Amino acid sequence: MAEPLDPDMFHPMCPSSALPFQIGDKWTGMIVLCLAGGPRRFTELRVPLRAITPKVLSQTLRTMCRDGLVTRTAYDENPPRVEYELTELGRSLLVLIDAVREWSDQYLPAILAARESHQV
Amino acid sequence: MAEPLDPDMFHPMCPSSALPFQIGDKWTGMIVLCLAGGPRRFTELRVPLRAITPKVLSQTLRTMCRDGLVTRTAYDENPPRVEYELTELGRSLLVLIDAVREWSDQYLPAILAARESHQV
DNA sequence: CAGAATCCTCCCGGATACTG
DNA sequence: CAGTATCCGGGAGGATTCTG
Repeated sequence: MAEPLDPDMFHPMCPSSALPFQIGDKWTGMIVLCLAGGPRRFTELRVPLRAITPKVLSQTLRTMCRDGLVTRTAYDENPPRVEYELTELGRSLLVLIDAVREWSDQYLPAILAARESHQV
Repeated sequence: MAEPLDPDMFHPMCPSSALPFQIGDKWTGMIVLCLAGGPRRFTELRVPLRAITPKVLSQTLRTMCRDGLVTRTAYDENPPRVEYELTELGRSLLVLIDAVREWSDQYLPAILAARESHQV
């Protein structure tokens, strides 16, 4: 799992914010997707998640640890290296994320259209 | 669809708030479930949704209207009668809600256990 | 009955700066 | 590199009161 994450894996113009679904907090779903291919380091995650600040990333990861969605492994090296990896529980979210994706392929356009054609 | 909604259909002790999923805003998912059996009136919805204030309920319903999830029908009677009903789009959410429920049957206990056994 | 009008509070998430 | 420490603003949502 050495290939770097695509910096553009989350397109800023993606209307996913219109989705009537949310996975955990604001960033949790994207982090799960980032970790889908294997363990990643803190800074690796910051690449596709451009807008996230270190505070919020570490915060979110800690919550995910607490809930048993990811594990944190710190290697005693210099410079320090820490890896985050999905647990079995965390991986189980991927199925649901896929379901949401399928739903959005089918219906998200309808939501956007409804908003468009809505008389204020 | 005349049977009244079960006032306890949402148990206050249900740990669903620990779920890493949310359907729309805080109340959207529950409203969808309330409307699953057919159209309902404003006050009918307030029964199972005890804690919701009229402002927030009407706000949420308006958003759901705007997004094409529900329709609002006002009958010109006295006293006034208004009915909310799921659209086809809204009904499509039920599938996903079911998926989330299945997931939570399987995995929610694991999240709760992880939280329990977490060293602060 | 079905809301609208106000006011208010909490807290999530961001900005910025610093450190072992 | 992998975070922590502060400070801060906005917006969701609740409390309360009033109305066609």
